[in-house]
Amino acid sequence: MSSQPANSKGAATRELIIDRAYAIASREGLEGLSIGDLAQAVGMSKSGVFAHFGSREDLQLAVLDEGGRRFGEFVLIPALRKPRGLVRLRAIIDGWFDWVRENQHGCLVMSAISEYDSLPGPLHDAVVARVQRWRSDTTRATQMAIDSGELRADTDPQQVSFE
Amino acid sequence: MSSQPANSKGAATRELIIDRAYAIASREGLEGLSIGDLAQAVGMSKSGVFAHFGSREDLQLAVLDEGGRRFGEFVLIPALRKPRGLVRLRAIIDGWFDWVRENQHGCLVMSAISEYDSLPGPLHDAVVARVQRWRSDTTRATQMAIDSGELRADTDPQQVSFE
DNA sequence: GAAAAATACGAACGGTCGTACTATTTTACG
DNA sequence: CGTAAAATAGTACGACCGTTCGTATTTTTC
Repeated sequence: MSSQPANSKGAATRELIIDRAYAIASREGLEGLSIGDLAQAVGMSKSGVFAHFGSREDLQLAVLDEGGRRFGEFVLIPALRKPRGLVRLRAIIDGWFDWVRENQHGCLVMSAISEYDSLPGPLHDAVVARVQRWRSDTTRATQMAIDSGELRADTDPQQVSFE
Repeated sequence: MSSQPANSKGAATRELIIDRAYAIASREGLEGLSIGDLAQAVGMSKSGVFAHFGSREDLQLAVLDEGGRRFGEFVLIPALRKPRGLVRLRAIIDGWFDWVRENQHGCLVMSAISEYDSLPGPLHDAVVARVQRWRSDTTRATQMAIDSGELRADTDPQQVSFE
């Protein structure tokens, strides 16, 4: 209950780095995230930060992942604790609104959508995958609400994209 | 009928530069437009291109202007030849759709909107001004259609932003 | 045609960027 | 403890960026 499991320092500072990186990327966008600035923000050397990821692209992917993780933690997890059906769907929608209100600098993932919309590469793919997962989640929740008879046979994607 | 009015060469190459710059910025965005690439595209030296604008920012502003000019020439001017009222409003809307269909790489001005949305500076201001002008034009056209009784008292901004 | 002005070039500057390589320090573990 | 491994620092490189400057060349004007 005391000794950390073999590796502690590395993972810890990596989390710290990603945390600061997330803050920067939320303001400047993933493309505006530079290793030099990030290193200064965490109080490390450029190379020290760099060593944790191996490339800027991997860093960006990690930050994007963190963005998706936080979003899921903030919106999805709470909603999954609600009973399935319209209640849960509403929780998702409300959580979504709260989320975009919370981060007045804009949602990192949403910014990434337009950033990599017409820019092929691993980042683009990762963003698309994340959006699709989010879309399938909301679709499933909506389907549940329809199955339970709480919703007419409305088309789901329209609802989601509308909001 | 032969001698150009005092200055010919300068203005001509400047137009050529802006033309190429517009093509590049339509693909890469105004922020992705670099003087080096542009110089190579027109077959000039970096400094030669630079001299025409004095700064990268002025170049970007000039390209943005060109984008607005082409848009107006393509959409607005033809519509103004139609009789005022619903016919003209329709011409504007159709022209708008044709415009975004024509440039499959995306409208430069629209891209600029998101590029400089949260990035203060002269570019941001110029983009906002251009959007407002476009908005007032459509508002005026809509008002004419209302005045002539061809349209109910619908609210204009909603229509525009919806499309 | 000569003088003047506009235009274009080429090299260089200072800066930032991502990345590679090598040392040094810090951690973990027997 | 001591020692191997992991983590971090330091330094340097090459590429690109916008910009400046001195100079050569072309165009305009008289």
